[in-house]
Amino acid sequence: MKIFCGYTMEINELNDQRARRREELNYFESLGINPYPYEFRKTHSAKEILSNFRDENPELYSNVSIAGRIMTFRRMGKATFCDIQDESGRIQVYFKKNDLGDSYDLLKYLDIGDIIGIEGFVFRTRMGEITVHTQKFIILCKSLTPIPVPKIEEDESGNKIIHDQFSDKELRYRHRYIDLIVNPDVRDVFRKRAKIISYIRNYFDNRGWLEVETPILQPIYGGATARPFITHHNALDIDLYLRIADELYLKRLIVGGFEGVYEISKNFRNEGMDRMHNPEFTALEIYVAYKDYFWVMELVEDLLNSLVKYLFNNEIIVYNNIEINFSKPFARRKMFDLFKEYTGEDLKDKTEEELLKIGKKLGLDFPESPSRAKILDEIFSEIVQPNLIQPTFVIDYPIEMSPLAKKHRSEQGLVERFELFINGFEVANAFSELNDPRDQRARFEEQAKLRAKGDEEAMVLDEDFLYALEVGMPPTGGLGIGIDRLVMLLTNQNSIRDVILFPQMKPENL
RNA sequence: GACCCUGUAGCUCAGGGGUAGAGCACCUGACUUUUAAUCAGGGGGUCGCAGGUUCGAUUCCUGCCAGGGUCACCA
Repeated sequence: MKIFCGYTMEINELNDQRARRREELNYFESLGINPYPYEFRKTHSAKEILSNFRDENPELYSNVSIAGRIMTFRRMGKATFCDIQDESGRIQVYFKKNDLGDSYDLLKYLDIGDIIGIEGFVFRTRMGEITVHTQKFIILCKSLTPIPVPKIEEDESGNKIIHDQFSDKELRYRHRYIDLIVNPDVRDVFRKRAKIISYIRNYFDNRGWLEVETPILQPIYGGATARPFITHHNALDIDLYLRIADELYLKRLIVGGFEGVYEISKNFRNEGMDRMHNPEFTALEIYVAYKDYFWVMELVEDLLNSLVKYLFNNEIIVYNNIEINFSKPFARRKMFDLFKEYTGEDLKDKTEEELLKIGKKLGLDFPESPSRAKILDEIFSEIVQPNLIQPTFVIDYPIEMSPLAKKHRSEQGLVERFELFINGFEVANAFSELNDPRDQRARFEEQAKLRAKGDEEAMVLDEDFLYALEVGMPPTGGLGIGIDRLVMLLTNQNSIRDVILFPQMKPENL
């Protein structure tokens, strides 16, 4: 038993800071103070005050109200400083016993992490810091559990040194809200992510293309080669798949007469997780009628070039200490030319057997009886891809690797497809879309053979999609962009988990 | 799925077969312009979990769980 500011309470030896905060909360309630009130009228953000306050006319800031989370305390007896953090940043707040009277004593029962509202006037301290002098304050939310408290020091040149940074990745991902509170850089990444997505959306809308929503729950999954998540619809008593791509539905809309449709949405793939893969990820797909892949290349070039200029005021960005230049035009390289350059071999007319031999000579491992597509893919991603640092369109893929792309207009055995590589990873994938229903059926049948051979990722034949193609789809250019990877690139992040707010984690208690 | 590394206080970390350590955070006291505030004192731990070896395990061994990384798989 202990006397606590005239209010008697039990403090159990076994309890920790959380118990103490609950007692503080009870104390507030015993005084008739609601620690969880309903609203607060803010007049300014921290940033507005810090960037607009002028010493010449402080009267413009003689009556401000701000609100935010208490991040630091510097208590000095009858005066207290603390830093309040709102969405815009941090600002110092000053409390003085003379001005606040009895309510000053309530400060004792506030903690780092509590959210408070402040009314007062702005001034500059002796040390030169713009500060809100509190005339009235109100608790807006009592925080019942302590959060990490990194200390931020500024050296002479204004660089921030962070002590005791909240850095445990597991805790940061599991409790992203804490990560967001205490690591300002994390907030910036997700602000930038939102900017990127809204820029792309505006770019498309301004060209008159229609944003649509297609099914996430699909009876037949298609549009990519990947293993799906399976779920069950009880009323229909059928299995449904979470989509692995939007492609086949968006093409149906081109058949329906829309001439430009796009979707920015989550796809789901039931595969491994690593720094480049999360089971749910955000993809952009767009299809525009009467266009081919050359046109799409120019679209991608212009979209990314203008996006980078919008974000950085520059065409050159730095990722992982490497300069990446987004000025137009991007390099365009035929896939088999790249093979020749990096393997010294012309792989174009080689048989499966010859390719396998070359691949093994290059030191690569292959699964049991790989298809021609798999071998080429392996050689490409291991030998060629890591070299593609500057934005590079790789064009004209072998037909076996691309069952939804249209046959090349002049080259036997190839399709009109490109992928854009930046910093060694794929950012975009596009085709002149296959719209000949006879050819599409033949390609699906090829996929079915692979599936029969045990390739779980081979595509499934979609009769309704073929029916749509029979109705007739105009020539169409299509494009997919992995938004998460693009965001990684543009925010200089190394792991997809750092650009997804709540990345997939194993449950803690298994 | 394989291998490597990690798991100790709310956070960041040190330690090491014999009563568990630091800084910050927290509590008490001093301090009315401080800013990594300062000064004095104090509390706080299932050392990831389970088993084994041992007189004794947080430390050594085995298994498991979680995370990070590399690879495999994969756009």
